Amino acid sequence: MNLKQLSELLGLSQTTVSRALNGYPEVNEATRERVLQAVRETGYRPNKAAQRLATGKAGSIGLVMPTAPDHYSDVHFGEFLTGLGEEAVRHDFHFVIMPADPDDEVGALRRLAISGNVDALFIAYMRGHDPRLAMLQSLSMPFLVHGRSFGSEPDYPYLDIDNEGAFYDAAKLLLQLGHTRFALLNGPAHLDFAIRRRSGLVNALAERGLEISEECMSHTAMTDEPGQFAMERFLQMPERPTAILCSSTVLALGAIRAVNQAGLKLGEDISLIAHDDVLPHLKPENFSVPLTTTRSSLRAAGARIAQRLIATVKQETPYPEQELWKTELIVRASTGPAPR
Amino acid sequence: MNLKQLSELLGLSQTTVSRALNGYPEVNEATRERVLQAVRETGYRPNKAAQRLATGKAGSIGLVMPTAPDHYSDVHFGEFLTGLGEEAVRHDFHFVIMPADPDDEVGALRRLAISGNVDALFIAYMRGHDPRLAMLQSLSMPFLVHGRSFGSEPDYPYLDIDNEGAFYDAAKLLLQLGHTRFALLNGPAHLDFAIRRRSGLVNALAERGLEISEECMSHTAMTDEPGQFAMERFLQMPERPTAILCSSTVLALGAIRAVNQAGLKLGEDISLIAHDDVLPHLKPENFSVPLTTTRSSLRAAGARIAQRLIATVKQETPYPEQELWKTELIVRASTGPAPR
DNA sequence: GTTGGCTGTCAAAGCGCTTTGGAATTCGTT
DNA sequence: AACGAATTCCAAAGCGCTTTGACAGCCAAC
Repeated sequence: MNLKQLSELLGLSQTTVSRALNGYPEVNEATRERVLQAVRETGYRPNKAAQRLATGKAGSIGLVMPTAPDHYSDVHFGEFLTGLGEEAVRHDFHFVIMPADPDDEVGALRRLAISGNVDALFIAYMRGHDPRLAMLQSLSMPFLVHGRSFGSEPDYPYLDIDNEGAFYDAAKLLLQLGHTRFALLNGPAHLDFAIRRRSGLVNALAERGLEISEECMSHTAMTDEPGQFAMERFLQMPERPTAILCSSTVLALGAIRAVNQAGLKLGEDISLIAHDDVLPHLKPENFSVPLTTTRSSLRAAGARIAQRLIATVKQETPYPEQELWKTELIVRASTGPAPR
Repeated sequence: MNLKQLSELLGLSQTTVSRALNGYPEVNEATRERVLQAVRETGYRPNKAAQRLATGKAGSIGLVMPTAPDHYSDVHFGEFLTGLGEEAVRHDFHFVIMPADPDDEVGALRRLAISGNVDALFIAYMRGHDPRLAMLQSLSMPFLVHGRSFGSEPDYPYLDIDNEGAFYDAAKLLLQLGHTRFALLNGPAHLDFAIRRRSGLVNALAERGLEISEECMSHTAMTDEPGQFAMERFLQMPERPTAILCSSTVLALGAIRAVNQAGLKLGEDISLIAHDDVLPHLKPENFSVPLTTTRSSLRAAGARIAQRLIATVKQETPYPEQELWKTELIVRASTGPAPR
């Protein structure tokens, strides 16, 4: 069943049917309803290839998926993708994903762009001075960045959360509770969000004239085990930290295991605040001691990015080019006054 | 630059240029060379949408990516995708990936198929009696399965490795070395490969009149930490096993940590054979005690699947519909005679 | 009663490629 | 010299959609 057949069936021209389907105003509501009804009955679906040829839009957004072990392959990325995906499906868009070795991300990105299979690009896991930005800007294809690139002028469209603010606020809370010995369980050191979170913590401490030493900051993959190991190390220090900031609830999972194994009490001996990406299988309120968190839904970010990117492709009213989401600080039981 | 312009530039018809480009025989070699030269100079690239409309082929293969935490989000899947991707790029194909909640895989698969964006589908992580098979067979779209579905008639195109044979052989080797107490570190129990590997081990033992108890078999996500935990449990058993079969080098990583921490010597107190998916960052020969492994490259499997799928779409000489790859048993230092 | 502006519809022209069905040229055979 | 077969090329017809430009029909306004 194609447009021609459908229009013959209805005794209308292809033009009218097409317009009825695409929401153009110059078609009688009664006619439109008749068309829609026929579509329902016949199960007509417009041919994507023809649409694509006629409009010049592929109806898809592209992304390069680095296949490094500690990189994309974590829960966080999956969660984010789900958000992107749900929103894309809603608009009848799809993804084209190009898996690539991490050392050839730029090349993969370029190939994806010139392949003609995508209308727009999306990139994530920004690093400081990320080389992909220059490349993207030279490409004359819409793109959107999740995160930012520390050190570059932010003259590109992005969606980011206020990582620095989040960790600054979290540190402030712990300072108010009287803590002075801090530790940080962070993500990979080269990633932008890790840099900013660290800096948020460092700044908050500096305001009180405090410092944090390198040994008290770990930069690891965002899974539970490295969290546990790092925490074990912290706990063995002569002056062990009492206040822990943690870049993910997944890291926290490991960290808390270490705390328990050391026979310490979370919220009493050790206070911990984790950043909560709102992973469905890991809710901070379900921890044996509910976790104080800074919260921002990763899935929502994915959905929003899809939304903006799709709107850009469709040339609809442009969304703000740059968005910075505040995080929520939610106090639960894992934080308490500093032990004396 | 489009075909029309290019052909005018060359003083040829569009037909001839198109044929020269697509390798048709009825064009003079000299002419073809002239065309190719012009393509190089002008940087002409055929418009994908037009090609797609004219041929009816989208030039893409689709796959559903479940975004469950312990499922696809592991290194193995990334490695496999890289293989798929490399091969696809070589043929100028691309992927369309639909992220989906694991409870809606079948629906997502159907939506992907009717979206008209893909020519063929690929599915992995087969389970016993996998519901996706029936769905795919009703779809009249080419598909290929990585693995098999235990319990269903294998009347569908697949590529699988001989999981049962691999673990049978591995167990045999350990039996010959005099081991009698076995343990298995396996992947998730519902996945086909895990079922078969287990059965390979069980069969080899049965031939010697040996049995393995449930406590000696762990089924976990394929990451290092569950490997370590399971191994720790094994080592605390009163009659602790001396021969370990392990479904992945990643699991082995954790297991060996447990062995070391218990002060035991790999290859002496404990013999271990792991299945090696040839992950580039985790080579069995680089373990402090080089690992005896059953080997089969996951990346190669990905590439082969892409190759077959693409050939099917292009209607080239059909590859064999079903392939079962043997694994290589490679003996290194992690296996030794049973301690007495 | 003519003009002008809306409404709702249509025919036809692309979009850029592949492919069919010749046609022109060359070559080997009789 | 003549003829059929290769060889090499071409014009034109799709593929199924969107979009342009035009045109009836209708009503209100002058």
